[in-house]
Amino acid sequence: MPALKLASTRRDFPRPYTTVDVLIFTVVDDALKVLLVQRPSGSDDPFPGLWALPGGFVNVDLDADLEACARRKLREKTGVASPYLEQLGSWGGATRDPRGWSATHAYFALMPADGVVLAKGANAADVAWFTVDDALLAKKKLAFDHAGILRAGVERLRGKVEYTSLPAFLLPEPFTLPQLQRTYEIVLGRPVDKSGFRTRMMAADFLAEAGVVESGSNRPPMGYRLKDRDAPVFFPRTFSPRG
Amino acid sequence: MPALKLASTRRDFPRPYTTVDVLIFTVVDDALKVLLVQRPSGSDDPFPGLWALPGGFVNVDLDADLEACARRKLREKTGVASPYLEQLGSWGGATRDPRGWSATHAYFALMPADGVVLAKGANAADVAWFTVDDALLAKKKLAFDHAGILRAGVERLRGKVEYTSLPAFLLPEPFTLPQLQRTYEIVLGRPVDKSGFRTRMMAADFLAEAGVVESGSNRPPMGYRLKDRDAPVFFPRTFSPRG
DNA sequence: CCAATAGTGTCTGTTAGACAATATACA
DNA sequence: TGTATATTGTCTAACAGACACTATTGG
Repeated sequence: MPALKLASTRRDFPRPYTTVDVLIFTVVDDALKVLLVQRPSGSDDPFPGLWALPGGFVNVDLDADLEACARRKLREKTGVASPYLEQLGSWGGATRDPRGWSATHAYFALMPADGVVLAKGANAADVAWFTVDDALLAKKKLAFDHAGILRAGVERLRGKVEYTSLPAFLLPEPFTLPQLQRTYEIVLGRPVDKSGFRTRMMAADFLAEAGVVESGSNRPPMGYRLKDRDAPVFFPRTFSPRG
Repeated sequence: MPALKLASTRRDFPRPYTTVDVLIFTVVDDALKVLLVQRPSGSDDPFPGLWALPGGFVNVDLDADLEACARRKLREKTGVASPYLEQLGSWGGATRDPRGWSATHAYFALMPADGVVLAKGANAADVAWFTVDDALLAKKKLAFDHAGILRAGVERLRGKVEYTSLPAFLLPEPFTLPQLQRTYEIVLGRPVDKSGFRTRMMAADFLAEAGVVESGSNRPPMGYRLKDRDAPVFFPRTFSPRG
């Protein structure tokens, strides 16, 4: 039965490279940012000098599974241990890496900018935050198919922000409702009604009061923490304006 | 610079197996079905005799990219060339395959049952449709982590059916609005209001009239085809009843 | 004229969005 | 009291869900 024999030996066929890449998002200076790393120049690695998503080969000895691999890379680049992390999808093919057939598993992470210590130098290449719109507008050529992956990630993020509490993961706790609203507006790229926003947030019941926050010469806002830092909440409806 | 050397040689690290699995859904006998294949018994392949999702190793020579690989496996099992196909996610880890670290890229496909010719015998193991609820209720142990993948696929399908035209891909054309409504009800597992259903479908503007269909002893319904067989339409709101 | 299914109309409670009003701080 | 921001209240048009009604076929 040759067919069976083929199936049995297929495991010895050439194996594609397996990598994991992470889209790390945050909000700084009223803009949505993504973390990119510069590929080493002058080496025999592909795309020398270009900016790329942080990531790399799965290490069969270190990584128990794909998500663990993503968290390891996250930790190595940012020092942040447990941000919000979600699988985005996978990209694989014969031509995306000049070294051969490869498949990457892409994740995206949301984190507040404050606790991040960018791991430059030493065993890490240069690392920096880029405004996503700049990174997407092809001013900057990204390595591999990372531009497409970034585009997909931003699209997924913008889409889910319409009906989830995801932006809350971009803020340090405690945060105020005006701050949260501002974050929604930054990600969505459009203003959001104040009253409706607050009603929705409170109705979703995912915020816990954390005492008023002192501010300047005006009414001090209430601070909030997430009741559950592990998962976002889904709103019953979308944010879209009349239509 | 040892770090760079490490990065450069990392490509020679042990590589995980790369596979693609496909969740093939259809509706038969008023039930949502999924296609499973029986793993060969008596061979040295893992999980002999158990039912599994159709899939297997990426063939670096045959498959230009992951989606092409999924379509190839789809064609091999069902004879259907271009059904609706969407990436579901990826699952990878050290223990899911006893042969070693492996990662699978899961897709899900929707197709009408009528044109399918199940490819039994010869180089394919036994192939059959299973009602998803039966397959999920652990009456049947699936190979690998396929039970979890199936669960995720059904969840994704049920979720998206609330706000997309996906069920239309489960029907042969031309189909009628009552048939389409029935399909929604089968996937969702609950009744849907007739009038509201029709209003939504027409408002979404994705159906083209295809002449009345003759039926038995009653008013003949209008037949419809999809304006675009490549992508579903997204409704502005969800189906959920009051609340 | 009856049975059976297809298709349309109508009514009503809910609600999202727009915007106005009030609250609370500091100077 | 004035200014700046936070927070709450109100009003209304749109609409989803429930359900009743009409349409069209065959017997």
